[in-house]
Amino acid sequence: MENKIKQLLLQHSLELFGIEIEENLVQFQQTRKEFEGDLTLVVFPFVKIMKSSPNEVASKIGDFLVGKIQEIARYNVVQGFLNILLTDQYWVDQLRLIRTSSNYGFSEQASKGTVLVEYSSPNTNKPLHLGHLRNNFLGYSVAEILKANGHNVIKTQIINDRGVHICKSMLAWERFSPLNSEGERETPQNTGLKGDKLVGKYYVVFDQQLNLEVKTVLERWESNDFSGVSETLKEQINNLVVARTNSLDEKSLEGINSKLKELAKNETSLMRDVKEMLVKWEARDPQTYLLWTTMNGWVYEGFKATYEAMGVNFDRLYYESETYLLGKDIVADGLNKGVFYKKDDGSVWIDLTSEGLDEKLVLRSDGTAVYMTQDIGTAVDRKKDYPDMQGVVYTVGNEQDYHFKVLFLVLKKLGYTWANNCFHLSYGMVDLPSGKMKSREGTVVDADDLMADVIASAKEMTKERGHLEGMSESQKEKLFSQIGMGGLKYFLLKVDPKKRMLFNPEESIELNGNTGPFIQYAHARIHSLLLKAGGYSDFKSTQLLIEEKELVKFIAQYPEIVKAAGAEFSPAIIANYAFELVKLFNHFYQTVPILIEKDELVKNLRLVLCEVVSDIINRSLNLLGIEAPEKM
RNA sequence: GGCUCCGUGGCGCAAUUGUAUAGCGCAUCAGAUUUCGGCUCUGAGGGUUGGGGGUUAGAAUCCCUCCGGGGUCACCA
Repeated sequence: MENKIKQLLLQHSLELFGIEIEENLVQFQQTRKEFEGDLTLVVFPFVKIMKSSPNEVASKIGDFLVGKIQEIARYNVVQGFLNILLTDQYWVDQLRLIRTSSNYGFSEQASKGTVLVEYSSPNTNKPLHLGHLRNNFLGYSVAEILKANGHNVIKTQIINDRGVHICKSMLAWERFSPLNSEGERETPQNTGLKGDKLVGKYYVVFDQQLNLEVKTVLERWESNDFSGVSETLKEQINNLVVARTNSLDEKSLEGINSKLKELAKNETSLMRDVKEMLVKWEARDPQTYLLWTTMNGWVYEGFKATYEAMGVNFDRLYYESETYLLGKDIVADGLNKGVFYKKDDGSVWIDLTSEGLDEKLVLRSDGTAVYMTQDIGTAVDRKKDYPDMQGVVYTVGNEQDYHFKVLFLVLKKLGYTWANNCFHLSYGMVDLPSGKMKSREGTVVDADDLMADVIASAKEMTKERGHLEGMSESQKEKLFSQIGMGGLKYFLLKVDPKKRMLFNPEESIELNGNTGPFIQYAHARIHSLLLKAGGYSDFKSTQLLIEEKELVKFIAQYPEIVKAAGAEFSPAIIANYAFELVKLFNHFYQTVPILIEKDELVKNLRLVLCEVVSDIINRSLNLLGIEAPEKM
């Protein structure tokens, strides 16, 4: 309708305004609910051209439109806003149209080109935590939203399965795991621990042992025992000690102490051994490699269970161990093209100062790859795997904003046009009411524990108030998980991703207010209503109640909402729409009788409305990765 | 310090391609419902959108500046 009016105004702009007008002068907005109307045209832009009062201009346009478009019933003018009222017949026809279109609001599948969505991307030395939940839910949801917008989506992740941090867990396990009666070290099998938890445990053990050794090294230095310490390091230490005796304020004292600690760390046997282990790994030493594959295998088993509970999945996995060497050829190529330059020591850089950024290293002086090299390589590699790839969405925390800014710029400079469609889906940290999550202070919320908690609370509440009769135990368990996870996902997704957010465990599974279960409940209730109604066929109405019309109008916006969510990579837009829809529906449901309506045709119209609303709720929740149970 | 993101009722959030009286949830208070699932609905109180200045017919939104908070500035990933 908006388009129709716009075209009409453009066609007749000469007779109306005296000159040809530009398309962007025709601006619409939603009519405020205190005024009568379904659509509002802002007339200020025309006032300037016509040099008459806003009201006159609006009336002229209003009269013109009423004459030309039969679906327009009448109009009114308030302070330069032209409120247009459409006929009830128009809205009834819209409803009919919506009901008959399959997958209403969604674009045709795979009509738009391939996009990769990367998310999760864990390290294999620690279990997943609350932050990963936000990441996974976001990535999964954005992938679903892009699919709904017609893209062919490949869900992917890059698993950080190598490096010093991985070796730390390996070394700690090898060295500190107790032996059981059979002489075996701890395994998931003989301890019953989840694999990722077991490996994470040894990562912590490593840190503890390292701190002990750091302490003894520092004590040795304090007592002037510098055996085995190089001359240059000794000088560094002495300088720091002198600076410490001279400094008065606490802050610089703290800084000096942490520097000393850093130096001591590098002098521990543990760190030396870990580095040695990494070198061995890179040389593919069979024993080290076996240890690595074994322990990573445990972690993958653990992650598999966590992903299953989360309800997310992936189409294609990339492993850092396979990609960390990639990108060197591309760097060499870029060097030839003059995109990069080489410093005297052989390291390769890119100069981004003209873009307002810094110089950035892309290859070490010893020729080894850095993070950036790998990411360039992986991106190009993916294009090889998916030749029709148009872009990549990277779901990564906002601490890496700068990295991705540089990465996209480098790819562009290298001449990859798809780099223009790359997007860093950057999200803020999840805070707890108790403050920041810190692994050292044990305030990290484990993903498995949290999901279990939330499901347990859902169980409590549903048992009290739910409709569980006739359900088997496994059906009940499934329902509790749908409600608990629905609450958790909705809570994490309803907020604008780039904002830092506060996680409130109790509120997330609340059944009232702006929550997932509130929306699920509305869906379940409609389902039971439709069951009770039995069949229904044709509907008709010449006059809509205000509650009915409001609902149809809101439903009519759905395609726009799906598009906007896709364009902005924002599940929050879907979440907020679903909540508004449910509130509007609840109001309708409360005030308008449905099953007891005597006029069959009117009753059927209301039932169709219910059906369409339930379908939209269901598919909106699915876009968020949330299931909509039929009973709860 | 440079760059960057954020700042909206007590709390948590929406509106940020400018537009009418800044919306919503929680909490608080007052009400409705013999009827389709009371996990419902209606209403009230609560705001100079961090401060100041500017652009505009019109600013939470754009520009400048200051204040507060986060992130980042490694031959780590």
